[in-house]
Amino acid sequence: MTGRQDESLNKRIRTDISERILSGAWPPGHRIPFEHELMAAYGCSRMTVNKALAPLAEQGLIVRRRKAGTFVARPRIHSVVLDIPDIAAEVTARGEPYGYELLSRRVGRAGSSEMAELGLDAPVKVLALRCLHRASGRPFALEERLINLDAAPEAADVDFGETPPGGWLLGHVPWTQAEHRISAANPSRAIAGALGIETTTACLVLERQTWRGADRITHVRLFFPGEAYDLVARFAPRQEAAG
Amino acid sequence: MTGRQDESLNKRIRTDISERILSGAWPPGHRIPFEHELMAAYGCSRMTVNKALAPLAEQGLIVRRRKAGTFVARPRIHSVVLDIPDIAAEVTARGEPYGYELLSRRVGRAGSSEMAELGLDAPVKVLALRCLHRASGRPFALEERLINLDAAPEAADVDFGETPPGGWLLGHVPWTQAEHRISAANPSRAIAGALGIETTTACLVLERQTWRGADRITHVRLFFPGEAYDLVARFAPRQEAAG
DNA sequence: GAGTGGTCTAGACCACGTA
DNA sequence: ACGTGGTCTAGACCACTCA
Repeated sequence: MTGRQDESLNKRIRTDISERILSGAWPPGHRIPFEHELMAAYGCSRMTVNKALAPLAEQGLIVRRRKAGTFVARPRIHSVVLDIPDIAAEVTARGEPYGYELLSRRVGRAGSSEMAELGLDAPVKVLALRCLHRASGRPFALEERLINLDAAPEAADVDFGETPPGGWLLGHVPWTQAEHRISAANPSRAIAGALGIETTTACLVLERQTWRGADRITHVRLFFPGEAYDLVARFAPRQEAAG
Repeated sequence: MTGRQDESLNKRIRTDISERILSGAWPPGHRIPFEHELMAAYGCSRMTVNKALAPLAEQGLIVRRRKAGTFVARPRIHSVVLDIPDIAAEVTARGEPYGYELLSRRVGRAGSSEMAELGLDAPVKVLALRCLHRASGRPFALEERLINLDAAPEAADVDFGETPPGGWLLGHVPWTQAEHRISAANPSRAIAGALGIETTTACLVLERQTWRGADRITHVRLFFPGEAYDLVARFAPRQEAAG
């Protein structure tokens, strides 16, 4: 079924099986060969078969029941994996020249709306940036970013005139957790002006809040004008936890 | 560090390590104990340690290099897991009464734009539905759905006047693959009318294409008005495939 | 060369669910 | 009672890579 040689055996068993499931050859509910049958088929030990099947069960692609056997899971739409690329990488991947421009920069105590965005109780020192990302010269995304300088003081010394803050932060400030929020909104007058669109043009809004432990590091809100941008999600087989 | 007893040992090792990484105790770049050190620490065989570490490496949470050792990966934002709930469940989860209404229903050969949406070459018989989902009586989402009747002929006999097609399809037509596309758009005049909004109001648009094997089953496009709806994604540690 | 991870074996015992 | 998966052991050989 496959001609791969450079792959480990347990991975080959795994891909063989998941290919059969994803292609529909083995429909939901179909019984997968027993471990001892796979041992014989691939001429390997039971441990190797198990190392192939365990991750599939954890993914939720298959369901294993003692005595009964192993079955193709019944997929449900619950969650998908969404790729959220780095803007510069995304633009260059499209074959367009990437451009970056810092529109404004301000250091100060967080105002009440900024405190709300960073989820803070007490006003802390923040760096507030507004930047424009371009593709082939045309505005591609507007970025509004807050950086908590109590959590990431090094950021105060960086000139973000040429370096997009997202890339710098990823490289310099470790983070442990993030949350994304995706919505649609009409841009404010200022944002519309920067993007060269009307306030009636729908924008995709991507918000991201990033933590290191309990500290909020940064909050970013990206406006993508109109239908110029899509987020594409591939199918994720994860469902309920498998027994 | 943990008191779990009912968990398998390899899983306990795994969660111990990922907890230390996610909590920040082991920062990116930190060297994780060698396999033989973990064997000694947990009093187990190397295979068990390996079974704990291999999935972490596959996730991209750690990076393993021969001779050098195992290290905490430098996280990059690349992909997140997005929950895309069933609309009826989502509305009721918010504590609002859910309402459903079928606006139009048509059976026929696919037109050229419908063929493009379903990704078809030849015109097939399709069922085209337009439905409105309500929360507390107010329009919550407009659904435009195409069902390929060649692939799912049972759908032709269903009265979708009371049953939302999404739920029916999930329960009756197995699928193997799906793709989502998320964008923002201004609604057409017809859609704006059905949702009771202006054509200038930004909408979040969620498109989903579903396959069974090579057959396209259904295409759905959901319009959520304005900022009434968010998609929230939790952090997913998956990054590049680890060598 | 020496130490690391990558992979595999041929057993073993146990838990569980069906019969 | 029996057959399945769940887990683990104590080795083994290899490939890679750093010193």
